[in-house]
Amino acid sequence: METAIKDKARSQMEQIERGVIEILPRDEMIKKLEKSIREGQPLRIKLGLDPTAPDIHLGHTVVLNKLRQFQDLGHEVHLIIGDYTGRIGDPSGKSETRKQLTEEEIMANARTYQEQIYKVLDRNKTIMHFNSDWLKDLNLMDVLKLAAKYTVARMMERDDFEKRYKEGLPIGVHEFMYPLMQGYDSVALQADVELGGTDQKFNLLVGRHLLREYGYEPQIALMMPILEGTDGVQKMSKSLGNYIGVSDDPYEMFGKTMSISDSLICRYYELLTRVPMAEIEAMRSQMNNGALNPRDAKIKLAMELISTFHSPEEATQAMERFKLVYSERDIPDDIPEITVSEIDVWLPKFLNEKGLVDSTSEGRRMVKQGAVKVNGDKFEQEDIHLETGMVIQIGKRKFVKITIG
RNA sequence: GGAGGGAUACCCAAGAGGCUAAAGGGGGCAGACUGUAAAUCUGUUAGCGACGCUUUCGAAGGUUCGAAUCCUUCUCCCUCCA
Repeated sequence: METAIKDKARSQMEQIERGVIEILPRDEMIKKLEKSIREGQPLRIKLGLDPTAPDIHLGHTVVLNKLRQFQDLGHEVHLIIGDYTGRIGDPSGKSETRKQLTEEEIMANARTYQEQIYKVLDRNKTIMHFNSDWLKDLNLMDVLKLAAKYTVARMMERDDFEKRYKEGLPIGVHEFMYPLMQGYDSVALQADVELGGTDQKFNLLVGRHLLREYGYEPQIALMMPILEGTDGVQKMSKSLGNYIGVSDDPYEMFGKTMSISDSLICRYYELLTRVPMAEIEAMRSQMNNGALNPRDAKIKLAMELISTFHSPEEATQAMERFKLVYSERDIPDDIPEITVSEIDVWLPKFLNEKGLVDSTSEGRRMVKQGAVKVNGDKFEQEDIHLETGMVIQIGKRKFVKITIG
């Protein structure tokens, strides 16, 4: 009996450890799993969401995938929308103080969040909370008691606080409260495990500390890596423009996936798909010895992702279109059409007016650099005589079909 | 409360009266190449029907033939002292 439990726990642990950076402390995690199996009680897995970014991208889904795995193993997922804490803004990894959000912004973001999250999570096995539910009722005395459970010196251990302090960047006193409030969420939920990116390590451990302080069993901190963006260097983020959004249309998603660095392929498989590790390792060695073209591994990856966030049918369509445009260098058949009344136009201005370039200066640059093609042939003059059915291509990706009307 | 330091384009970062639409790096875009929007190399990266004009170095004024650079006021940030 007891060995069966241990085996089961070990097998769960093996799956849980896929892609994780660190589980603190690891043996306590195993004990919790064993206890959960023995008593038939699911573990309470917590994830806090900061409702600042309305659009989530694949970087966010690394953690969501891990949650999904917990769900598949029969555990209970608790999502906390940080509507209250969102008004402070998590200082983690930030070089400057975040702006505080209004209540309306937060609620709107939270709604968008939920729609996107269930593309990964099982809606029926997910419990949603708003942390204002318990935080708004705390009075000043409660807050002071909470604050007394941690020291300034320990707060300053956190590397981003320390860095900001050293570099002379501002730290608001209220920002010290963020980890405490997040930790208090764990107390309110009596979480068994809290997930987060590596940038959350400090916050997760504060939660662990607070649970103990309030007389509960401390939570386990499970850290997932921060996903690199399509450039392969910097972390995926919307502001850096190196992201793949879960709401990107299938073709966009396909293209962006094809543009990731080769070195990232296996990592994306590991963190973003449910493809078994053994299969991923096989692909890795095949790519190393040249048996597998990295391009094909990327195509499969793109298909996996689009199937998850859209549908398998749309994945196939996107792939076919991509092959047509890039591999066969053909012109796609679903080009946006524009109707024009003037026939002889100055191309830079025309492209600008149709929103294909940002300025006439850029339009001239494109022409000069040989980026403009008309019906598949390079076009290097600035004046153009338009005709119905004419296809103008700017760069690799932008196409437009002309109709005179 | 006092004394110093800082703010430059998408980001980082040089420049300290004209040669500066502003070095360099990153990122973006484009071209060549191919295995793809990968890697590499090269070019380009304020606007304007354009070898000229207009706007741009935290904001507003001023000095000067000429200001990112000098002066005044203001805003924001930091450091040290109390």
